[in-house]
Amino acid sequence: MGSLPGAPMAPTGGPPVGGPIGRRRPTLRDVAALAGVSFKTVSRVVNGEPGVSPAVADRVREAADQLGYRPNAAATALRRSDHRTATFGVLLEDAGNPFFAALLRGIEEVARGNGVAVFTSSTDLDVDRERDMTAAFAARQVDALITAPTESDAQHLMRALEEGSRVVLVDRTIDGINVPAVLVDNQAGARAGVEHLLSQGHRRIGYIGRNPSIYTSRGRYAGYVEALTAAGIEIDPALVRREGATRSSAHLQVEELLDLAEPPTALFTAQDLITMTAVSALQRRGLAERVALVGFDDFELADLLQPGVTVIAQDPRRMGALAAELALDPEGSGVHLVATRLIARGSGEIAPHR
Amino acid sequence: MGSLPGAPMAPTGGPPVGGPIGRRRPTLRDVAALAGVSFKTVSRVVNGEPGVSPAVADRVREAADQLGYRPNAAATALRRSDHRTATFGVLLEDAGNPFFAALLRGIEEVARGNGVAVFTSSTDLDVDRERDMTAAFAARQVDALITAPTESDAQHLMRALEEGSRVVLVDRTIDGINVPAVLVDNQAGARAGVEHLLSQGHRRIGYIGRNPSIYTSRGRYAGYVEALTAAGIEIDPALVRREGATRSSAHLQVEELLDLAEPPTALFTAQDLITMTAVSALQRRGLAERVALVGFDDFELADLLQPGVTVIAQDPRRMGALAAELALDPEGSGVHLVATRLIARGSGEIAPHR
DNA sequence: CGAGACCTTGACAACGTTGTCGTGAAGGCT
DNA sequence: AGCCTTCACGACAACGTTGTCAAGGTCTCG
Repeated sequence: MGSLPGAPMAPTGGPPVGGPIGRRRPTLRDVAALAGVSFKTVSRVVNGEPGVSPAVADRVREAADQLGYRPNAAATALRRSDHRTATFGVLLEDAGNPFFAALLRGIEEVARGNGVAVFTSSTDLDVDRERDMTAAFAARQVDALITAPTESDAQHLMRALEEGSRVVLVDRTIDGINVPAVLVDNQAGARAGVEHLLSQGHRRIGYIGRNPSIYTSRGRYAGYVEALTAAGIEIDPALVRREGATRSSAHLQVEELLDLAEPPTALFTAQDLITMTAVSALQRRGLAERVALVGFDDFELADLLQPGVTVIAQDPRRMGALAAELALDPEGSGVHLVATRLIARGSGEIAPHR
Repeated sequence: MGSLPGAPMAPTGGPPVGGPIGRRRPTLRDVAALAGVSFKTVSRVVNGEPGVSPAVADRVREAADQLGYRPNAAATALRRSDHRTATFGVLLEDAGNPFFAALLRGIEEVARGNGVAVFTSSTDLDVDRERDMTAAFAARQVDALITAPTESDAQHLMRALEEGSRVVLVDRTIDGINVPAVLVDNQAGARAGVEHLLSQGHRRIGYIGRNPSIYTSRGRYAGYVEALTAAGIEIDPALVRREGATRSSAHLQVEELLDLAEPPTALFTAQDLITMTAVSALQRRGLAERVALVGFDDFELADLLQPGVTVIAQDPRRMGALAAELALDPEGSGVHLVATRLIARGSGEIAPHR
């Protein structure tokens, strides 16, 4: 990377630059002086409070426009009795993961529509980071904290609640705290996926998921167990891998399953990144058309792979929007479930091979 | 989606939820009272200012811990002479697009390391939204606004500058404003991609890009033109499509190019989503192995498609990190270029077919 | 032993806003 | 006409913090 210092950019049409650092932001008092009223009257006009004659209000608005007045958010937050800041904090595992990215967009959209600004941060499952950012958001007095919590404990969330922020859980929940949540029925979704494989005649179905400490992982594994049990198939521990946290380790798990003396004829992968990794491993072995695969989470290009990848799709954008609505509504409460749906694209419809 | 109002969440070990609104947050004065000092002394301890005896400082810290004191960010922002809020605003086209998502993560990472919280918003190229969010961030006195600006004009950014926020441009720049920027040499990158196709013997190379109003689109198209011109090939307007903004329209453009009497033997697609769409269209026609393809932007799974997709890769995470560093450094300035690199995966190495 | 320097601490204003209350004028009613 | 209400507006405190300054104590040094 090179650094081309101070490229002389044309000051094309730039306004009369008085000097970037300089002009103090106009305040209520400045507007008041220009309009010839008290600053409290300006405050009333700006906030649309009653008790100002139309003539004066017009004069004030004109003065405000002329000076380019904008309320100081910090002062407002400090003074307001309800402590509203029109700000949300969003704390997810990884804004780079498409699932969470879409979820964030859902939140953003609803927030923007309501004049709310959104703080974001990714935790990468790091508990300390989660705590730090929760604290940072709470210190900034967010109206609501929307979070996909790691297990850890609810302490920091309780604290945020005490300090006046609403808390809304999304994607994951946690014991010991009673707040609104937007979840997916992971168990039902996973069960549907595994049942889909069973219905193709598969009996040896491998499971690759993330660490059981993650809420969603537990539900999805439970769905796997439930489906097999209902079909009268005993769980073979050799076929179950629950540590596919990172890509490289997921890759390893797939390899190990395929290397078994009696390898699975189908795989159920419990998260998007794991599914992608599984596709990669299967392709490398030339088994993509022989070993069936169903993954939890839909992802971009799943339909363009050979074969297309059958998935249990969630609707993260909707989940985010719903969470934001719950965050906005002081009466919002309860657990809201967003449905999953199976999208068959080929990989899940491969018959058992030996 | 169903809404299960009070799904009986286990109140496992939940503390006596007295009600979200309750305990007032402790202030400097509360800590001072407990420690038996003046609130100014507490302020000094909290901010690590000198002039407090170790004994007193310890006592204060103890009291602060006991009460769980946390500074009120609004009051600090209001009072500080430098107006620092330890807050950035990030305004990108779409946090759901993997390129911008990665860029955001790069920003987040550096910001978090410096105790800075990050506001995010997506514009979807909507100029009004861009202006609104710039205003919203400026009103919250962000220390810096990191943005990938649409063309519109620099007015709102000038305004943000005047109000004391630093402005850093990323991915795109704009005339009429002199601020630090992190960019990519789009022209050189695109030229390298097209030259790669030329070196395979292609002479009819289609171009599908976004609207020229987008900064990156102009540079990439210029690179295409430059490469062809240097090879002594005249630009055939029939092979150039510069309106592939949305997926559906991009799909259409690809179809149209392939339907030409003399269709291109290779395609250069100027953005990740367009590339994905092109892959989809080519696959549908069974031409994925016959028509060469090079795309700008790397993306997930590009290596698992058949054939793998050859791309000009950027490093968005690094771009974000760099932008955040520029935002942090009051002396930061200049245009910083981040290199692109060609990743050959197969699709770009297909020889011309007729 | 006294003067000056330094160190620790506290009092108080100020940041820009909202909330509360007071005041004077206008208007309605008997 | 006189009284009470309503209306429009202003004065001022308060939010929780930082910046400035002054007060008092201790230490150093001649």
